[in-house]
Amino acid sequence: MPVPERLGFHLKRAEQALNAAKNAALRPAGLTVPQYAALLHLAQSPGISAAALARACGVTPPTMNTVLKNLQEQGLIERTPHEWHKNILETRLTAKGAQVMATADANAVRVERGLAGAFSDEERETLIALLARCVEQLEGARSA
Amino acid sequence: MPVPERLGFHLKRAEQALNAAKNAALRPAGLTVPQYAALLHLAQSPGISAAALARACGVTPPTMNTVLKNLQEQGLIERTPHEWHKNILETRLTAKGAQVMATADANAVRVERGLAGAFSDEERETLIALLARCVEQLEGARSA
DNA sequence: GTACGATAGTTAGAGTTCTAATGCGTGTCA
DNA sequence: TGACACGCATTAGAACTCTAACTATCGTAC
Repeated sequence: MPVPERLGFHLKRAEQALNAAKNAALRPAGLTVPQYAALLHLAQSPGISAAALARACGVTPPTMNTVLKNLQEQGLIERTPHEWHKNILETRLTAKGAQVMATADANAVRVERGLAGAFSDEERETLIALLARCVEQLEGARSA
Repeated sequence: MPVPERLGFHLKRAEQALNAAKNAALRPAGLTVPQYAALLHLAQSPGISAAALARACGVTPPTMNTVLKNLQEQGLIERTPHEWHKNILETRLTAKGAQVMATADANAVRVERGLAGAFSDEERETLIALLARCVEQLEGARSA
């Protein structure tokens, strides 16, 4: 099967280009793409557990653990024990984390807007629908 | 900007699902996705240099170096000095490598066919065109 | 009241990926 | 012929990612 006929090839290329662009946009803020993703979900759901955050970001718990460890070393987040459920660590942005997040988000949104600007509303919806179909098929085949 | 409106989110999800599916398909052969990608291009261009292989796979030379090192340790490839250009190492599949590649490719193609089967010819072309537009926009903005 | 299942968190190990920097070899150009 | 630019290969360091395995805690079911 020739490479250019493989949908996976094109999907991978697009995701790599996106990653490269986001990485460049986030570098000034000192964040990596996964770090930014974690902070983004964290800003919208303060106090979320690491496992829930991992699910939201689509990674495994050990992966999120590494990301959070790096963020904590930079002083961007803090993790405190849950009030009564002692096995849960509540994760929250620090003031510094919220500030870094704000500037990083501005740059990330700029990339997203630039990308979105390359399509009409209809094309954008089509692309999202087709990508959703990819996910559906791939995850369906996984369990079958 | 809400997460579900971000094209990047959907792109990432689709690529993750693809990667998970391919990884599961390649596990029986003992290969990772990048290793398979390298072997695939290597099978089509025997004797290619590591740098050229890196470009074909869309990764940096040090990354390809790591992948090749692992493949070499498994005895799937061999690297010999170039005939007259002494700073180039020609990379080739070993017999064992070609055999592993054959079985792995069968599984990988099965995933690709399954994914392709979720779309009509027209949809497939639309998806590829839209993804190409993503790459174009993202790489264009990068240099601007 | 105890045992079990589900969930959260973590550690260990292997692999991929990047940037930055270095050394080597070839070819070109003055 | 000598200097410089270019490309290949490699090393070092940091970060992300996975699977596998383990521990701890809570809630429930017997």
